[in-house]
Amino acid sequence: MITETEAYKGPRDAASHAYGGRRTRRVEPLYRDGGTVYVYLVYGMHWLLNFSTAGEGKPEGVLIRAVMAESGDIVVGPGRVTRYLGIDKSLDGADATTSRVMWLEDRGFRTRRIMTGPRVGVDYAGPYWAGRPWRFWVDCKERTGKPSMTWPE
DNA sequence: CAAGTGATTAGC
DNA sequence: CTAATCACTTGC
Repeated sequence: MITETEAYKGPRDAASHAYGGRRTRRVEPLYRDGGTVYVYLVYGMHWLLNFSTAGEGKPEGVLIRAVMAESGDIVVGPGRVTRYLGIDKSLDGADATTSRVMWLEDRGFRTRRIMTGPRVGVDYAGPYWAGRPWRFWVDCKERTGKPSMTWPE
């Protein structure tokens, strides 16, 4: 279960790889229709998982920053998430709406509230964009008991 | 083609 | 606080 995300909101967003309409080979998946997987390498060692969220030609997306593991433990940090899920460049550009390898499911979880705060590691974007509260997470400690998750075969 | 940099993490 | 580490981008 995805427990923390960050939103990257189009060409005007100075923290986005697509800032200024930048459309290089790397960010191309972000420009594709909603549900396209965008995986890229940061700091020479971490793959980061994103999904495009807007229409064809609109570079908006969501970075997956934390997930709940099968064990119920929370895997915190985008680099740790991909390591845990075994995600790398090979998934870049995949269509999560049709792929048999990568997809999203609504498991019907409900949460009391969604916390928000500034995005991480985007100071280079300047105070305004770095200050947008576009990081979202659920406080899993509020959960009552373990989630009853069953995993697809 | 060379050089700078980063949507992070681990370790001191 | 800083090293690790390299794809991607930009500049010459």
